[in-house]
Amino acid sequence: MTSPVEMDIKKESRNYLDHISLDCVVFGFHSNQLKVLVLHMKKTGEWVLPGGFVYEDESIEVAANRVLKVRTGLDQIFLRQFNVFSDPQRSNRNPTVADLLMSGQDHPEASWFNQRFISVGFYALVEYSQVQPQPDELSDICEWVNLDKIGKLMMDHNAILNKALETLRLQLTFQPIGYNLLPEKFTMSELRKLYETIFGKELDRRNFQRKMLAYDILSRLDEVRQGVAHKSPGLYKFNLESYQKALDEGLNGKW
Amino acid sequence: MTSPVEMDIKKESRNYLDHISLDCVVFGFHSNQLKVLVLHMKKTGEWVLPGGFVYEDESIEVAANRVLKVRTGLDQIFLRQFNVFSDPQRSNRNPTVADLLMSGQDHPEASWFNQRFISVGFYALVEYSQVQPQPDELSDICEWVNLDKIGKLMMDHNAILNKALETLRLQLTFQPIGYNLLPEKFTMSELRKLYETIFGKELDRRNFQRKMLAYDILSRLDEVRQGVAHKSPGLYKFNLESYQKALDEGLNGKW
DNA sequence: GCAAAAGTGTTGTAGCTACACCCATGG
DNA sequence: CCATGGGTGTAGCTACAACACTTTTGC
Repeated sequence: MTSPVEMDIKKESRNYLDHISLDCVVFGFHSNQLKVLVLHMKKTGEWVLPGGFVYEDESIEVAANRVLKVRTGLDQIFLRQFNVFSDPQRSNRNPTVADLLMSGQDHPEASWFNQRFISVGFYALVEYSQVQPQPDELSDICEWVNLDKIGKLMMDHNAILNKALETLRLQLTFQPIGYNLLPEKFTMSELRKLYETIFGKELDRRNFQRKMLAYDILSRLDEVRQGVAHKSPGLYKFNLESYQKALDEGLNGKW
Repeated sequence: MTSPVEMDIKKESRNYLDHISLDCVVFGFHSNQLKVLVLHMKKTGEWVLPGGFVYEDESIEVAANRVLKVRTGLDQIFLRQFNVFSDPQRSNRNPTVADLLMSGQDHPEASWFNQRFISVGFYALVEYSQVQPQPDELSDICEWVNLDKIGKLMMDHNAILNKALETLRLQLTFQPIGYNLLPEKFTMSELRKLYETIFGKELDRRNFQRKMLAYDILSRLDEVRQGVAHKSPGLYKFNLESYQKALDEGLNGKW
């Protein structure tokens, strides 16, 4: 399940839709590591993906953006829905959702959380350094965790994470990725390390550079990274126009 | 929205979940045409995609399979969810859903249909000749319509159809398609015509054959199609084992 | 025999892999 | 001056598009 942004549902003038939640796999990249944003629940000590519910007057995309704005401080995040998780048993475990979230079963909202939720999975790509992780009322920690250090998550959140990662890898083979994960200016090595991390394997330094440049989505700047050991690498930025075009039309596979 | 399989919701021992529906874009292939299964509503004369609702104790995939079993007579259909449609205004039009579905506003279930629905879009690939289209209580026609003959559909169903088609085309570039759309035995021309129809452009007859055979998902049979003009074409069938492998691992784009 | 479709062969090219090689920089 | 990473060049291979050519069948 999800960590609601506001707990006082009934006091809000806007109501949440029953049965529908969303969960976000927020990817960031730092020191050559792919990281995921997770929350640590106060009461049970379980780790969960950031998530939330949908107001009666908003689309699920707007809801996901709203949730992530609170959790990261960022607006207009790169967000893609990738799967709906609807196993009837997914929110039906011991301890129950309400047990985990509420301070006691006598809490008036406990039964609301005990309903069955169908969750729409989103993945988000964000620039690590721009994010200010914010826990909510139910959690004491909101932080980046290395992908390979993620342990057992609440409910089916491990399955959600795995499916997001699978989708991200698939996207990477026919769409550009990087604009949302890297700072504005970056070296070719940094971009390559990102690709290597997502794919989980090494790529040839020289061929990667040529292939990437051939896509024609990068602009080489008249700057180099200073203060680094060895030869100063050139800096690049994405050419937003052709980057967007590549997103829309795909990179290879033309038939 | 959707055409419910049963109308007497409250009389059922199983209840539908509020706010959640599903819509299916069912693709078939016949006489070199891509076709879509649509229903014609008795009361308003509008055309709609087959759809339904989710029981409290089933996953959305099971619900979609159940709906299509009633509509086509087929079970275990190739079914993929591709997008969630959640615009708050999508079920909020004139005439309203309840107007269209119920015989009058005084009908006891009218208000249930008037709630906001978030719809999970599925696309299905089926073998045309195996399908027995079945209308429901609210529709007088359930039939195949050529993709290029589809007119205005109810609500946002045209958008759902377009997104399904877009997804299908994308899938086609890196996954095999055909097993679910063609009869067991088929000629290379028939398979090529299917690809040409989905892509909406002609493909080189000779290169297509080589490329397809190189994928190693076809078995050439010791049979030819008889009674056809000109040279008898050889028949093929899919090699299910490698076909499934290609589905899982993808065909090209390796990095 | 001839038109039309099936089936196989060939050639040029683009893109990729796998390297070798040189360059720039910090220690 | 040397270790390390940055940048460019190139040979060989593979995949594929764009064809020519041959084979088979119905009329």
